[in-house]
Amino acid sequence: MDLKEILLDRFGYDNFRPGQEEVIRQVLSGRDTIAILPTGMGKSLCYQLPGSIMEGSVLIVSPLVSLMEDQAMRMRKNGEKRVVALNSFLPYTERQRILGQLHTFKFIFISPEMLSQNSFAYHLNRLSLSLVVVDEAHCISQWGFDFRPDYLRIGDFLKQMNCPPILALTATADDKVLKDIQQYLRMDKPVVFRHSLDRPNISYSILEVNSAFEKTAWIIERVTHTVGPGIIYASSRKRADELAIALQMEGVAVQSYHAGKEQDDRAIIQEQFLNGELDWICATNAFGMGVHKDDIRQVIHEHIPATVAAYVQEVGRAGRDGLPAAATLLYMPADEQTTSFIIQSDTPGEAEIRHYSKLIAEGLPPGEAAELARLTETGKRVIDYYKEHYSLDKIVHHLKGLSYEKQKLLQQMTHLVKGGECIRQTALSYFGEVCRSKPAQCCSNCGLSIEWLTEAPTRKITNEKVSWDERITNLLG
DNA sequence: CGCACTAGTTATAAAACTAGTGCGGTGCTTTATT
Repeated sequence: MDLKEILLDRFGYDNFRPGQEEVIRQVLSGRDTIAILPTGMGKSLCYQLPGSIMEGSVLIVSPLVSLMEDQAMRMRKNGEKRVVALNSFLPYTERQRILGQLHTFKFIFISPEMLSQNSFAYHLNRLSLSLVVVDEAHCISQWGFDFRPDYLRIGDFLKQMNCPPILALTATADDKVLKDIQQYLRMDKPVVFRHSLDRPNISYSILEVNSAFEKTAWIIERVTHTVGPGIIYASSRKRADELAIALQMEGVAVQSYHAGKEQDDRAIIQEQFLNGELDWICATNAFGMGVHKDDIRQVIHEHIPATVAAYVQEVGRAGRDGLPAAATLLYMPADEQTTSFIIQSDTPGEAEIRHYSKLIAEGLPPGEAAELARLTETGKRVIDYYKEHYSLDKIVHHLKGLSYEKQKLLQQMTHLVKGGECIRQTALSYFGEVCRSKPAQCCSNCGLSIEWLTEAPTRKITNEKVSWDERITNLLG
C-alpha cells in the first residue's frame, strides 16, 4: 500500500515526519503498539491515517475534555466530519441521540471515566472497533493509582471488547511507565517505538537561592531582560498568581494559569499565549498538555517537580522549533519538603482507609462514610477502585508501597537538582538513555554562557509600568 | 516541613512580639428533588 499517496491525497502532506510511518505500518498490521514520540511530531496522524483506511471506528481515550474538543475540532476543520467527542459538555438529549447512532462516527473521543460507565459500554459493545488509541498514555501511571482510577479500568473495557488492536501514545515514558501501560491496557507483546528524549537545543540551569523573595527578584530580572515567550512553573496556585501580578507590574504581558480558574478563562489564556498576545504564563502543573506552541524560548521552575519524568516533560515544552531554548530551575532548601508533603498527602493513610472500610461494613452510605473518615472525594474513589480488587490489608500495603515509590521518585529529582552532575546526562539516564554528544550550551554544571539569551530581545515589554490602581481596575473591569 | 496569616498579648500607647492555625497539585463526572 502506498502510504505516501494517501498522506498527500487525504492529509495534504508530502512526507512523513520521523517515526510516523513506522508506527502507522505497525498499527495497520494489527499489532499492539506503544509510540513514544516527542510532542509536535504529529502523533494524531498515527491514528488518523490508519483509521481512514481501516473498516470500523477508532476510539480515542483522551485525558482532558479540552484536549479532545480541540482535536475533534481540528479534524473537522481538515474535512473529517465523522468525529464526535463524548464528554460532559454534551447535553443529555444530544448525548442520547449520538449514542443511538454511534456507528456512523469514524473517530470517537472519550474520557476514561465515561468509558467506565456501563451505559457506554453497552453502546460501544455493539460497535466494530478497528483500533483503540490511548492518548497521553503516561496518565495511566501518573494518575491512575491515586487520582483518576478509571485509567486503570481501560483494560477491563478492552477485554470486554475482545481486545481490539491498541495504540498507546505518549511523549515521555521510563521503564516503569512503559510496564504500567502494557499491564493496564492488557497489551499483547507490543511493539515499542522510542524516539530519543534528548533535546540538544535546550540548555539546563539550576540555581540555589535563599528565599522566595530572591526567587521573585530573579524571575523579574530574567523575564524583563531576556527572550520570551516562556512558562514559569510554580508549586501553588497562589504563588502562580503572585508571580503573574509582580510581572504585570513590570509591564510584562503575562497571566497565571491553574485549576482554580474558570474553564473559560483557562481556554482564553491558553489561546492568548498561543497567539502571542501573552509572552509569559505563570502556572501550576495544570498547564501544558495540548499546548502546541513551537517557539517557547524558556521554561522556569521555581519549585522542585515531583518526578524527573514530570520535569523532563515540562522542560520539553521549550524549543520545539529546534532553536536555542533555556530551562532554569530555582530552588531553596525548603522546597524539597514542600514537594514531599504534597506527595504524601496524595495517598490516603492507613487510619482513614480502615475507618472508611469499617463504616461501610456497618452499613453507612459511602458518601457519608468517606466524610466521617476524612477522606477526600479523590481518596474515596481511589479506595473504591482498590476495594473491587484487593482485601483491606492488601489495599493498605499497596498504598504504602505507592507512597514509598513516589518518595523515591522525588529523591531522584532531588539528586538531579543537588547532585552537581551534568543535568542532561542525569535526566536522560532515568530513561535509560545515554547522552552521546553534549552541545556547547549543555547545562550549568558543565559550564554555560547565557549571552545568546540576552542578545535576542524579541520580547514585547511595554515601557509603562502598570500601577496598582490600573491593575485593580483591569481586574474588576 | 515551612510559610503566611491571625488573634492575643503587652500595659502610658503604639507597634512589635508570640503562639496557634491553615495551607500546599493534577480532572473527570453529576438525570434526581423540590
